[in-house]
Amino acid sequence: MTDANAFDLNTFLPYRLNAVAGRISRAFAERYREEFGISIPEWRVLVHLHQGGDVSVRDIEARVDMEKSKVSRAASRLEAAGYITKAVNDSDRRLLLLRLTPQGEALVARLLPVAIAYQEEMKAKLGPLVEGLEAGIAVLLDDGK
Amino acid sequence: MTDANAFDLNTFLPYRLNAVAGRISRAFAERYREEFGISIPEWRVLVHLHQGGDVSVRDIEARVDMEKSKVSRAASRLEAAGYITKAVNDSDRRLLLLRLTPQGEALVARLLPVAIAYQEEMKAKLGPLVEGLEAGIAVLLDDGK
DNA sequence: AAATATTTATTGCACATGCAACAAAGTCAA
DNA sequence: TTGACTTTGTTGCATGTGCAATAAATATTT
Repeated sequence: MTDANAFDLNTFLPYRLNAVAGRISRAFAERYREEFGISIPEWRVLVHLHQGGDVSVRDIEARVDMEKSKVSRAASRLEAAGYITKAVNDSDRRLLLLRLTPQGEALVARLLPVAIAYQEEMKAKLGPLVEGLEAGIAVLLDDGK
Repeated sequence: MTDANAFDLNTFLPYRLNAVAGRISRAFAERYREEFGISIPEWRVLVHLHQGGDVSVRDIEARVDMEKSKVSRAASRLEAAGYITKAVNDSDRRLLLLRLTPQGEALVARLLPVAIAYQEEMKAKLGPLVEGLEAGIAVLLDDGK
């Protein structure tokens, strides 16, 4: 009956998951802000454009775990900064056609190595535990379904 | 040389970690908002008060991974709602003495089973993978140090 | 003791966010 | 074709957030 009294936030899985993710994200965001002046939403859009070619806001919303308004605003900032262009998709004029400019491509080329290095740091810290962590994440993200 | 081109956000560990944590947190927050009308910062303060007895803002900041302004505002909302009281600590009048009211205690008594059930759902979904996930999280949180 | 430095909690400010409302474009049905 | 419905992207609004500045209390130094 003291079960409830014994509850400890520091062993509570949702809390711990949130705490790690927050720290990793903050560190990552800080590095990106300092070195490149961009935010995480902006970085996600850039990377998605880089891998996917021409893409609409809707595509990014679906694949990158962001609300459409967040995507829209990130895209506007990137356009203002000269990293992407927005054009109308002529086959469906509701859709935007987001595209990297040469400066955008150049930026991504500089961003990616930093991201990969950051991931490597994480993996190095984890050592053989990476696999377990990734397996757990995969289940929670329902990757299979 | 196509390494950089092959970069895929969906296999990027920091991104995946952030995505899971976000989904878990959103679901958790929604449940708490609907059932009890409180936010995650508020829930953290409540739980910490429940486990720790009388506590200051600073204590919570240190142990619960929240900025002091966030703690302060959560505490003010909880006070307005009648779940906690703020008093001055007489041995050091800079410190607040946060304490659960009877209503606060009653609320926590209702909150905790829901939290524990939620965690159990997660663990059930994970099955034997829980251990790997928890081990990975522990390393990234530097629990040892 | 007096002056200076530090600690604690709150608040003002700028900014990001989610949600709902909206306009424009497209689809579908009759 | 017309009218109702859906989809897409943007924006207004209310709210939450981090950071810096602040006031009050305490600690430290001389």
